[in-house]
Amino acid sequence: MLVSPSRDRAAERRSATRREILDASWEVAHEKGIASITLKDVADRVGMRPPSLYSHFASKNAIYDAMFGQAWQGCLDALRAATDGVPSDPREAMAVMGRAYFKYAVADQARNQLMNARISADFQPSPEAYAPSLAVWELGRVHLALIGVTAEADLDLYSAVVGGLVDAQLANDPGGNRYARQLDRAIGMLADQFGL
Amino acid sequence: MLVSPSRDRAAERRSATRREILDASWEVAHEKGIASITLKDVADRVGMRPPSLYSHFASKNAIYDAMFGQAWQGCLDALRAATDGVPSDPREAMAVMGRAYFKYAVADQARNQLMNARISADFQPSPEAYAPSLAVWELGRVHLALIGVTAEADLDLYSAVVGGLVDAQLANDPGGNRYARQLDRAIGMLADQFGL
DNA sequence: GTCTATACACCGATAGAC
DNA sequence: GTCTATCGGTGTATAGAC
Repeated sequence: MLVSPSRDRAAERRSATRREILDASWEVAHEKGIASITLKDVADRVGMRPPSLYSHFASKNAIYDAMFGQAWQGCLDALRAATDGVPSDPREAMAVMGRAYFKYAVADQARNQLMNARISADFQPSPEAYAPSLAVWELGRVHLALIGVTAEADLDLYSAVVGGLVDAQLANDPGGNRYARQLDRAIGMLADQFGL
Repeated sequence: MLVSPSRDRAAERRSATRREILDASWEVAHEKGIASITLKDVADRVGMRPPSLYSHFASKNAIYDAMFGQAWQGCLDALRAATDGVPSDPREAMAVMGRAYFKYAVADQARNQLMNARISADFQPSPEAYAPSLAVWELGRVHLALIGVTAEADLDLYSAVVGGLVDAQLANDPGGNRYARQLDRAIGMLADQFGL
């Protein structure tokens, strides 16, 4: 086939442009906050005019949607890498996952807001973008089940405590380690509570 | 003086109108979210035209500022009432304050967002509006000090855990009690950790 | 696919009559 | 103090030429 190679190049270029737009969107989000992204700012950064973005994304929310998917996929990858080797000690297994999530969440405030807070009233993630988010929760559920923690209440408490430390760190000491220092202590507390 | 009584009536009416505007703003916040308040929506609800609001508030952010002060003042009042009688048991003292804060925070999502999250990039609370927020933290610090908890790290952990349960409750089970059910357990855990 | 031009809907805020 | 009228700006999105 003669058509195929040129199709490939076109498709490559197209997805490369999409990636450029998403990268630019993340830059804007880091500078002005996730809720303050505008098509003008994104277009400026890619060297386009705002209407041209519509050749690659159907709407602004479609950009948010792709970013949402990227954020949770990155989290899933980070947790998979961290929980790769099966941990011998149950307490260490709990700590490894908690630290990995904390590190990923705290590393990027804008990303964390997109992942966990409602950014705008109308934006709702699509099922495809939402999938890696569900996968993260499933990974957590399975990982804790392996060390004998299966109660729904225990999962709720675990996630709320780690999430609380993340939010406190980002809100009250961004870039610091004031609440990061409490993470291992909190997880030890939880392990005691779970009877490990 | 003949002038004084009429001045009083005028001042009363003025502050009554201010209160009406703030009440209307809270209503809008509850319906559309704290970040989506517009002067038009507020004015409609008070039976005014948007420009007329400027006779009572210097700007939209001045309205946010007053609301911020109200929210934290209400929290301060709630905590003072809850921690009024000196508690005999240290663990119960911890629980009383945690429950009071949790209850107040969870009761109003819009209010909680205004109190703890950044609503817009340009809004910064004035020192006067910020004062009751500082008073709440001081009350917490003193209350825990009375039962022997004085370490900064302990305060950080306590506030992050309670705050984490609040956020989880509002985000994942608004109006329910899925995370509220974990509150006493979490506080018991903390009491153990603090050696009480 | 990118551009110009523009529609369309908002928003916060100000000026000035009453 | 409230009103009408309006300014000046921003935002998403579409139409149509190239």
